[in-house]
Amino acid sequence: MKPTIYDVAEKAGVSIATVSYVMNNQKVGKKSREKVLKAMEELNYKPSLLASALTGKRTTTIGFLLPDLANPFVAEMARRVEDRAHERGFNVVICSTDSDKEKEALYTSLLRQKRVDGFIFAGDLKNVDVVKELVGEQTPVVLLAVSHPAVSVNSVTVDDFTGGYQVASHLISLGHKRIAVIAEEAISSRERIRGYKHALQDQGIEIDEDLIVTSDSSFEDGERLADELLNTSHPPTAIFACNDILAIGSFLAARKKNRSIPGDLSVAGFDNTLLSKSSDPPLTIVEQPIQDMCSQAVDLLIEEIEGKSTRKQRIVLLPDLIIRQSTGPCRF
Amino acid sequence: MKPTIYDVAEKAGVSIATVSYVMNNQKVGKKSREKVLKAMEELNYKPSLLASALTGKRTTTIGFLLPDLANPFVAEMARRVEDRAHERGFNVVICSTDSDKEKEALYTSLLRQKRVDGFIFAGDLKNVDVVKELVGEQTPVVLLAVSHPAVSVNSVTVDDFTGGYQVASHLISLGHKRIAVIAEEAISSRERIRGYKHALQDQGIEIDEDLIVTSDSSFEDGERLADELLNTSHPPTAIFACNDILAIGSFLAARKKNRSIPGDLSVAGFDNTLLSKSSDPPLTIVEQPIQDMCSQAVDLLIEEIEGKSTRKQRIVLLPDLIIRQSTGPCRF
DNA sequence: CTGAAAGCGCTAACAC
DNA sequence: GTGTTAGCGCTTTCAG
Repeated sequence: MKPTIYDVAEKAGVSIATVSYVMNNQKVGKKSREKVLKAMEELNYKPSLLASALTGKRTTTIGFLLPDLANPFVAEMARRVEDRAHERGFNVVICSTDSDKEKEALYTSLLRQKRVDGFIFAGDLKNVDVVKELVGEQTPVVLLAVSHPAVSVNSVTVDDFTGGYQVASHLISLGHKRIAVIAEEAISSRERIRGYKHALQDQGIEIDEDLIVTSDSSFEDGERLADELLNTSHPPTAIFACNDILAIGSFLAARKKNRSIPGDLSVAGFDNTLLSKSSDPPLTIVEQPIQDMCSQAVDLLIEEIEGKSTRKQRIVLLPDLIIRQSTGPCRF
Repeated sequence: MKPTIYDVAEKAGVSIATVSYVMNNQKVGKKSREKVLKAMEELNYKPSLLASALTGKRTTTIGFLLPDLANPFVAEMARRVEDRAHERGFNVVICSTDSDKEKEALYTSLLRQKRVDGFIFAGDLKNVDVVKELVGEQTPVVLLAVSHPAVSVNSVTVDDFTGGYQVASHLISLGHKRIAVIAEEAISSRERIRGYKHALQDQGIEIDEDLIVTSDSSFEDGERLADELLNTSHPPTAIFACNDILAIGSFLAARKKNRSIPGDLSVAGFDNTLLSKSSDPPLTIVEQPIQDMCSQAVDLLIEEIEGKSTRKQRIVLLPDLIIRQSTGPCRF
């Protein structure tokens, strides 16, 4: 069997309390401390974090619920969250919810039974009640890259409205008037669309609701929707895709139709993942400061876990429009 | 405070043992069972998995160590592993090691203290001793998309040798003789290179070691190495990239030099991630059956955790060469 | 069938 | 300073 605190105590000729004290850096006589350290060393003793957590200490584990780890943008967030969490001594258990209410509830419940110290919900949130319940029971929660007016929790987001506004303005400045939007079924997209509409209005361009479509955020669906848009009698000259995957989907549709980008069609995306850097031409996008967002989210959560946090806050970072080669002057 | 088993017992007018029995589906009188169930319901009781694990039950958590979650191929594996694990009632804690010996050791140690039920190591393994130690202490382990002759553990891999052989043969059949390889610093790449060499030899083509280079597996490095290869006096007419990222890096290099693909340069990759489907032209690649590999890995691990497994096994799946448009006849 | 009681490994008063 | 001891919440003999 693995050595326990009793084994160490016995070997060191002290009581288990003393062993516990040295582990937790409490006042202990120099002699005793050394004996204990030596015994731990010799036995290759590793304290059980389970037992320790049972007595009221933290589990130093946080639950991270996200829509889909296979999505590159989400995966990158996960990596950043993980990094920051590790830096601060926490582990992360990741659960992909597929933006499904039941899964959100199920995984949250399970992780609570495992006594995770807190939760981060990223990218989307279908089941607000889950978060409300968590908050009601004083469980630390932070929302990342998504926020919700109905709950009072810490959140870190990018200003989606501004992002949408920036993209639309950029496209308008290039002379585009018929600008389509391929959105995802998520809260963030709604804000981006709002920004987009606002920009059009500011420039006195009429909004055509037929140009705004919603997808399930896959290459295939992006391609299909872009194709449909291009097949209409009065097709758009530019597409604003609400994430990189949908943008690339649009690329595929354009390619099949032999439309050149940005010659025949301008395409802009959102996120700035690997996909946007590797595409041909490179994608004009709104960049989300992933690293920054994730670090802040983790820090916020840990402050709350450690009870140091004062008041709830909503951190909104400003996105950057990065103009690359997928957008160009309107030729029509 | 959260309700405990005592609260339920009291409310139901039975002993905690009885409550425990109904939770574990043991024989309990119908009357008692109903009372207990009712009390649990009313209190919204959720048993602490911590306490339960402390008494010897599983934590139903597995540790998943991988090189880098931000890599699309790795992220997809993570998603598949997570899915399968959830299906089987397990949670997954993910740790990116950056293929670093220290991190591998550190995270493993930490997770053991948290009493995870088993480990999956994916994609790479720098610190074999870590695995050896785990095995020595009867901790269930499986290697995924990587294997190591020095340890006797369950593993699920794709036949890298065959994959390399397939790519090289395909390229040779198109008339290519100078075929470069951009490898990663990982065990799997070595096998792929072996397969590549074997194919060349079988066709009587001389091996030029200068055409085989190693990268750190980023776009930038792939681009840089491809660029260097193309700048030599006797450049390759085809590149075999050991993963999709490096293949796309090669695309970028070719694009900068205005070399068309596959006209001036054929490029083939490995993995079959989103990147290979979205590139222009779509990438010829060796497909790893990710889903299958991951399910089997999780199943193997859980069998071992549940003590049902018989003997250690090494599962080797055969890869498929998928010919798309990035490879074509040699014109030189 | 069900209850009493002894742990699981560690923490934290409370005494000495 | 250091030891004793009572839990943390649950499982599991062992009686009855």
